[in-house]
Amino acid sequence: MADTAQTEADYQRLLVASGIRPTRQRILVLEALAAEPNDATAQQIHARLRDEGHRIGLATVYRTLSVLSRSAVVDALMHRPAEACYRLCAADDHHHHLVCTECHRVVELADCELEPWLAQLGAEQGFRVTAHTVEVAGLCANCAA
Amino acid sequence: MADTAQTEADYQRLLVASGIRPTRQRILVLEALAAEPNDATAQQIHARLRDEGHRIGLATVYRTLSVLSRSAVVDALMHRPAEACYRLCAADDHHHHLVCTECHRVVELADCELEPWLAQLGAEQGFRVTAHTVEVAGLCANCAA
DNA sequence: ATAATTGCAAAGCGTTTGCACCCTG
DNA sequence: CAGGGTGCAAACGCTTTGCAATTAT
Repeated sequence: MADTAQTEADYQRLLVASGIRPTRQRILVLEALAAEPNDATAQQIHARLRDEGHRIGLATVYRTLSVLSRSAVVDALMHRPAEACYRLCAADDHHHHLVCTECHRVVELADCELEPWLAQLGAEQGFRVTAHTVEVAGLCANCAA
Repeated sequence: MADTAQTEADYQRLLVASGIRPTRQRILVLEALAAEPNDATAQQIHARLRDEGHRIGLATVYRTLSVLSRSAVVDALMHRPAEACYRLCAADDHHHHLVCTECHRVVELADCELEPWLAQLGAEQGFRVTAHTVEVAGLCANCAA
């Protein structure tokens, strides 16, 4: 909400800072993602950009999201089976998401404190824990009504 | 490991107890799942059964796994994108899994203690939390070598 | 200039579905 | 006998890829 509107130049800097070539299409995808209050699928982003009159291919959107998520510029949520959702998160550090099962509203949860616990749990099993995902689903205030 | 070998009759009882019709094919799927030390995809189960000489359709395996997971007879893991893995778990209560990224070995983690924490976290955001998934990935002792 | 990026269409992959047949209860 | 279960093949939806044209540094 306190998200100040970013300019095209801001996104360009963001990409460069992440070691990604700042092309017109990638910036378009970032802008579309920023315009999305919650998360969005590749197809939704593509449709949105097309509707706005931009000429961009679906494959480019997929490739861009792939690059962006590999560089952790965007988060990939997997609360839906067989479909990846992407989100340009406000928080920079590791965190998780709370998703409404009705309206798909997404809330970013404060930074994750599970790491030490999971590391120890893993160690007990002889594992070196390298990653974890947490997805919390529920009903938001609006939808509970 | 302490898993005593179940007989066909045991699986039949398990299905009936879960309100599922105990057909030959469903029992086959359960047996295949039990023979799998870790988790398995629908296609892997189908291949295994076919290799063992059973006549069973891929669609039946999918339908069966869908029914079984809806009734919580088997757990569906989603640590892999765009592909569901199933597992006949030893533990009956709610728990999570630790998966080796190399060999896909699966360890069931002791019962989950996150519920109260997540419920409160959700409440702070006006959410009524209804579900959560946790997937922990790491390197098992064998693969770390 | 050189190497990466893009669009389009086609292929790929896991999963679901329509339908006729078969079996269970 | 009635209703669900099953096999097969076709359909589906999301994602990836081959390739020629375009664009970025």
